[in-house]
Amino acid sequence: MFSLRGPGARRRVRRGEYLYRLGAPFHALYGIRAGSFKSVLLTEDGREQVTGFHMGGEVLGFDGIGSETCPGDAIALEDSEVVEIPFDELDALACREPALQRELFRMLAGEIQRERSLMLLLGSMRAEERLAAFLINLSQRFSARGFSAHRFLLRMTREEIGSLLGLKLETVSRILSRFQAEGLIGVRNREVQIVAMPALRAVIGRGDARREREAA
Amino acid sequence: MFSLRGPGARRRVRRGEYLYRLGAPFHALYGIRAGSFKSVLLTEDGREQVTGFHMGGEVLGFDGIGSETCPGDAIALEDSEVVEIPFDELDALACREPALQRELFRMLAGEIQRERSLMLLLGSMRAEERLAAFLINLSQRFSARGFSAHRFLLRMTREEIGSLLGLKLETVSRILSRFQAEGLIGVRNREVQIVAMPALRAVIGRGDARREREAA
DNA sequence: CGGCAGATTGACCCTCATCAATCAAGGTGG
DNA sequence: CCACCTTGATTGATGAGGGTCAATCTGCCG
Repeated sequence: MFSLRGPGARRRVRRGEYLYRLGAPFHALYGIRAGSFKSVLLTEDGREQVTGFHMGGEVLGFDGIGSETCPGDAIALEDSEVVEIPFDELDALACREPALQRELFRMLAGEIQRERSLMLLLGSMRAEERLAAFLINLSQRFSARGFSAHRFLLRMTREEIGSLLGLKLETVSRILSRFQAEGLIGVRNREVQIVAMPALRAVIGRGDARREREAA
Repeated sequence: MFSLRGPGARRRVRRGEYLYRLGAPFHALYGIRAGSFKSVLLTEDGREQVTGFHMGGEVLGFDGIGSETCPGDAIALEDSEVVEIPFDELDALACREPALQRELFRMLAGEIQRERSLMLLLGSMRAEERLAAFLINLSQRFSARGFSAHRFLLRMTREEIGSLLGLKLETVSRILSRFQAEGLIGVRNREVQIVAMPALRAVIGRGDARREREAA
C-alpha cells in the first residue's frame, strides 16, 4: 500500500501525545508504522466521543480531507510511529495516476462503510452485542496483521471502549466479566483471549426478543 | 454544482420504490432533482437501520464507491426525480480536472463528517436531545434550499425517524408531543413548526446531570 | 512504601422499550 | 356517498437494561 512505502517523513508519537488536534490546519494523512491511536470527536458543549481505534498498517486522517482544519483529535494509545503523507502531494499525484486516485476513493468509501457499521451498532444493538462485535472486529484486525486472533492486548481503557460503543465503563467491565463467566473469553486487565469464537458470534443477534420471534 | 447540471440521464422514482438495492452492481451517483429518499442499511441477521434522509439538491450513493455492489438500499419517500451520474465518467473526468477531483474528495469527506456527527448523536445523546438535533438539522437543510426553516413537512414516518435515531417509534411520538406541550414546536401528523428555536437548541446539553454539574 | 489510575462489583434508580388499546386519515369498492 | 380496511400516530401501563453513585481492589510507577 502506498502509505507504507511513501517517501513521507517519519514521526514518533509517545503514549498520550497528540498526532493532531481539533482545529489544527489539515495537511496530511498518516500511515501507522507501529503502535496505535484513537480518534476523538469533540463538540462545543463539552461532549466527546471516541470514533475509532487504529492500529499498525492503517491510515489515519481521512476525515480532514476537504476541510481547512482537522475535525477531531488523534491520540497515541502507546508509543507509536507514523509516516506523514502530505495531502497536497498525494492530491497532485492522484491526478496523474488514475490507479492512485481510485485507491484514494476506495479508502474514503471504506471509511464511510466502517462508520456505517458503527452506526448500526450504536443504533440497534444492546450492550452485550456491542461488546461481542467489538471483540470480533479487533480479533479480525489483529489476525489480518499477522497477530493472534485469539489472544491480544487491549491498548485502550474500559472508558475508551465504552465511549466508542456508547456505553459506560462500568457496563463494559461487567459484560466482559459476564462473557468470562460464560466461558466465551478470558480477560485479565488489558489481556484478552477469545475462548469460544462461534459462541461469541452467536451473541450478536440474541437478546432481542422481537427479532428472534420474527426470524422463527 | 456538477451533479445538478450534469448530462446524466433523468429518472423518476415513485414513492416507496427503490432507487437502488443492496447488492445491485454499483455504477452511478444520483443527484436529487426533486423529492426525497432514505438510505437503509441491512445486515445478514435481519437488522435494518435508516442511515440518512436525503432531499433535493443532495447527492446519493457515495458509499458504493470502490465496491462492486451497493452496500444498502435507497428508497423514495415521495415521488421523486434524480439525475444519474455514471461513476466511470466522473472518475475519468476527475483525472483531467483537478478541481472536480478535489470536489469529489470534499464530498466524500463531508459524508464521513456527517456520519460522525450521527455517531456522536447515537453514542452520547439521550432521546430528547436526539429529536431536537434531528429537527434542527432538518430545519437548516430546508432553509439552505430556500424553504421555510420554521415550518416544514416530514416526509418520513415516526418509525423511520426512530430508526435513524436509534429510538422506537413510540418514543419519537411521545417526545414530539412533549416538545409541543412545552411550547417548543407544533406538530400535527407530518407537519412541524418550530416555535422556539433557541429553546430547542437548549434541549441539547440539558438532561445529563453529570455533564451539567461539571459545566458549572 | 505510598499514591494513583484503572478495573471490578454492588445497590439503586431512571430512561426508554415493550405491550396494548385507541384514534385519525386515506383509499377502495359496493 | 358511506361502510370498511389499512397504515400511521398517540397515549398509557409496566418492566428491563443500563446509567449513576459508591466502595473496594489491583497493578504500576515514582
